[in-house]
Amino acid sequence: MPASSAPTLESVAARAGVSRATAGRVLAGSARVSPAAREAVMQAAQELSYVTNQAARALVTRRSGSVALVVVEPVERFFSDSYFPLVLSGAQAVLSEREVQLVLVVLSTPRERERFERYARGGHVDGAILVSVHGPDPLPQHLRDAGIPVVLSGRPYDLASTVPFVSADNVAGARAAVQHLVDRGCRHIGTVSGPLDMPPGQDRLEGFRAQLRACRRRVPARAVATGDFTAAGGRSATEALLARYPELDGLFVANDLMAAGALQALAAAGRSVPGDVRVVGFDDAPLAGAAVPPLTTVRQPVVEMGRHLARMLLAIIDGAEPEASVVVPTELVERASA
Amino acid sequence: MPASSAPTLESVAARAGVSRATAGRVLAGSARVSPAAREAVMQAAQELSYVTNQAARALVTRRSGSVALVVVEPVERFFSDSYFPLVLSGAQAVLSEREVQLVLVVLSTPRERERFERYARGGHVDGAILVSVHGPDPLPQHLRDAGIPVVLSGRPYDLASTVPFVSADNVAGARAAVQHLVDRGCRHIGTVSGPLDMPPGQDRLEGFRAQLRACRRRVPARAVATGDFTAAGGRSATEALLARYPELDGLFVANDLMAAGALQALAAAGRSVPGDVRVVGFDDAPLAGAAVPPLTTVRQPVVEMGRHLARMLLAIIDGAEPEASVVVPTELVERASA
DNA sequence: CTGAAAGCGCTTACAG
DNA sequence: CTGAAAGCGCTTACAG
Repeated sequence: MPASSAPTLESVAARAGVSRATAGRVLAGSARVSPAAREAVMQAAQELSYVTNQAARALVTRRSGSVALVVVEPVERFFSDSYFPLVLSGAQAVLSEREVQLVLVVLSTPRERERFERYARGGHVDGAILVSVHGPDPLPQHLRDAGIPVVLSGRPYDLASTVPFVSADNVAGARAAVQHLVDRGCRHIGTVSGPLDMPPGQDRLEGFRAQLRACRRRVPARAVATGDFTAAGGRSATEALLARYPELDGLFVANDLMAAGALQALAAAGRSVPGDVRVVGFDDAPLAGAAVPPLTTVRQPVVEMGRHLARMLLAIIDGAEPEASVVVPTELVERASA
Repeated sequence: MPASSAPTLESVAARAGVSRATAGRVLAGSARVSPAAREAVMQAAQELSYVTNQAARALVTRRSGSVALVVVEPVERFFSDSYFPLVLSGAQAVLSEREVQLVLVVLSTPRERERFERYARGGHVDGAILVSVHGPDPLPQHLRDAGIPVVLSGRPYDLASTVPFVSADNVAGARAAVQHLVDRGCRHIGTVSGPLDMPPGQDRLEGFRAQLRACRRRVPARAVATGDFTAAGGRSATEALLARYPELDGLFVANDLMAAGALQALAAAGRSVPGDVRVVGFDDAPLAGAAVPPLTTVRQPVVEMGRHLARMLLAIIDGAEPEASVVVPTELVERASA
């Protein structure tokens, strides 16, 4: 809402003694302008503190100059999981270089989803980065059908999806975590998995199984407890695991938040970490370093993933449709817990 | 970026057999329209999946329909502090009810600040909620001078500022924390304060001192260590405190992130919590419940504060200029650490 | 290199 | 209650 007295291109042109068209060309950085005209316009714009009216520009260019980062989650998850702000900061870095504004949208209710679809179709954003889409969600396809460029954070649940995505190598990360426990001499390795309707939950569990198999270890059914990526869920899953698999001496927890809960459960059960049970988390969230003991975990380069997502989206917006998905490597971060 | 074939008000009007003006009135919910016309327009809009072009609307109404939540922080702080997402979710709740879109903006560099000022002056947002402004920052005043409605999260550093704000009662919260330690029998109470260039840091320290004074306790200089609101800072401040004030048996830490660091330092020093040292944090951040032991802390109703901020901003945008600032009460949450 | 002019899609007095 | 028309501020062929 510029003050009603906000300078227009017209007033800049008048002050510079040129036409509106010429003033517009200068401000758009067009080459076909004489140095004298350029000079005059720049100075006039400066003197008037001119900024271009975005609505007017958008009306003719059909570009809003902003893209949405859409988080499909209850707000509680949004703020308890460090993943989101990290993706955001990576995307933000790339977008702000291109003078594209990032709009964060949290979609918790069906009503909010509808509103967002309208918002996007109304031309408010030029594209969307979708984060944390659960199960077989139609949102990505809806947006695409409306002609809105979309990229996904994390591989899509629907394997037939053609929406480009950026994902960490969750399988390899889980394998590295398990191998670390094996290398440390753990004989009875269990896991607290993530929700099995989410690709990261699925993939990390698959990596867990695959690596134990590669080590010629059996995976008893009772060695696997399902969690929900929250601290409370990690705690209760770990309690269940300890009850039915008391010989447990190595634990892979599918994210750090659940691992924090696991540490509580182990402390409550009188098991020392890493003395009695070694624990490896996943994410390298901020709380990993702050935990007691500090968590050994699998780092996924979330900020970098955010950068990738932004670059992919900008490319698609610029018309380079067939952008390839990318899977980025993870890295084991050793701390005290394993 | 609607597909170029996106339906316009014109096409809806044609299909409904009325003028563009009438179609516009129906869609704007105006009362002065015949039921028959209303019916026809609604149906046409439905059939064409019409959504209004925001740029066109904004150009004439001079309203963008969105407001910014501006976080003035390095991105690291943004994602390590749970305060921001909580404010955001509260604000989001209010705004989405009013069909106003929230745009999150993180300002880490001078360049980004400039860009944002241009963005706001360009009419992209109708107002701004400013969070975590440090020291004597001119940004709020700049925006105001440009005619952009602004509200502040947290009381302004500059006491002469007239920008309306919403703040927790940090002084009272700190006093309650100290009183709790006193009630639990602590004799030697220290504190890890926040940065003293930030109002919450200042106010919580003031509350600490005030309450001990009210209890007729002396506050030796060595009982106060200054932190920076990070876990690492909390840890090293606590180490320093233990070194110079070994009789410490009660500790008030000015936020939960630092309290997590304090727990690490105490564990490393072989001090049990709450056996040897009782610890009270501030914020009731998600990690408070996940800590070992779970943290007793002072809850500030951040989500509610976010709601307040959004309501105040909307009121100002709607022309109700002289909106009063509000200070909301805090609440002690007892867990295991004290 | 430059200007006159059309047009983006909406809202809103102004008549009737 | 309804329509014709002006106008929001910009961009962009089209001439020159």
